[in-house]
Amino acid sequence: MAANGRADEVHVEVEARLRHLDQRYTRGRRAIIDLLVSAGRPVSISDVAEGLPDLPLSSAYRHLADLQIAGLVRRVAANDEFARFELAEDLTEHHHHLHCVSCGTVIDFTPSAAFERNVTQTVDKLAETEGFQPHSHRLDVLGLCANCH
Amino acid sequence: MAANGRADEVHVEVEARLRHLDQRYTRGRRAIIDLLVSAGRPVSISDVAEGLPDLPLSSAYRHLADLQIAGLVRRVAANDEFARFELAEDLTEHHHHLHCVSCGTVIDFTPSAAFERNVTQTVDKLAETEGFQPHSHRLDVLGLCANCH
DNA sequence: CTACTTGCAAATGCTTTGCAGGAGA
DNA sequence: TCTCCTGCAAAGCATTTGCAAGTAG
Repeated sequence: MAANGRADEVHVEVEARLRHLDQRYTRGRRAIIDLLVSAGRPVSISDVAEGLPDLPLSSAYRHLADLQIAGLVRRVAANDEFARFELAEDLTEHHHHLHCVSCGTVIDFTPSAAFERNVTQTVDKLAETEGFQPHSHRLDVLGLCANCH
Repeated sequence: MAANGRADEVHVEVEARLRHLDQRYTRGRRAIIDLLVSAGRPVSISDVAEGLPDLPLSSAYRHLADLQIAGLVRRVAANDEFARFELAEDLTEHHHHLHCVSCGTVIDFTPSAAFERNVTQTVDKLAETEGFQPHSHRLDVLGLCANCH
């Protein structure tokens, strides 16, 4: 199954990057990464608690913080006030999010390259007129997911 | 100055909408709305505390919550974990945000109508293929503001 | 062995709420 | 004068951290 292949590649990359920071790729960290890979969308802390019931919450928070610092995980601002996390785009691909305003679920989606080009161009141009130096962008679509309508 | 004219219109609208919910447009609520109008960009709770030092924080939170329920104020998910608030788009116009990753400031910007049309079309189409019913979208640009580079 | 990790429990800090007094209409 | 609003202090709750024991290399 493709997901396993993907997970393996990710593990290799994560381990290398942690090593570079004199950090170890331990069981707990690996479990978090596995969860993020298999979820394929941003997960909340309660998703982690549910998926990894033996991992103490404090460790989950610490792992996620460490992985963020290492640039391997990204915090996603959802519409509710709960933190969500996903693999950094280096480990996946550029994508955006659909946020269900009813149940809070966040789903990944990847628009066409042409659309992305248009967004990037517009962003670069507009941002320059504001004296703003853009690094990246994110597009969130709010609405109701398939389960909620 | 245009801002005063705007503020007046906004006050009238806010008062009417609160009335409709049997709520009063009191000094504290008015102060919050004034702050949001004059800021012209999303403000954090600490911005409120700074701008309205005599307003107790609990009242600020309560006013913002009430105004949100009334559909007059919108909570903005920033990149940091601090809640920010802005006037709802009914009271302003559709726009997006530039987020400074260095100082956290959020700046409004309005892209061209053509661009918006493209975004809306793409969002509608893509979202449908996911069984997702889109209501609205937001585009955040991350980077460095003029003060931070 | 030495440095990084982890668990637990306690602490932190933003946000919310109960309640009694205050104010708008 | 009835209902909504406000302040204060206390509570809630997601998240963080100190510290001592565990473990990778």
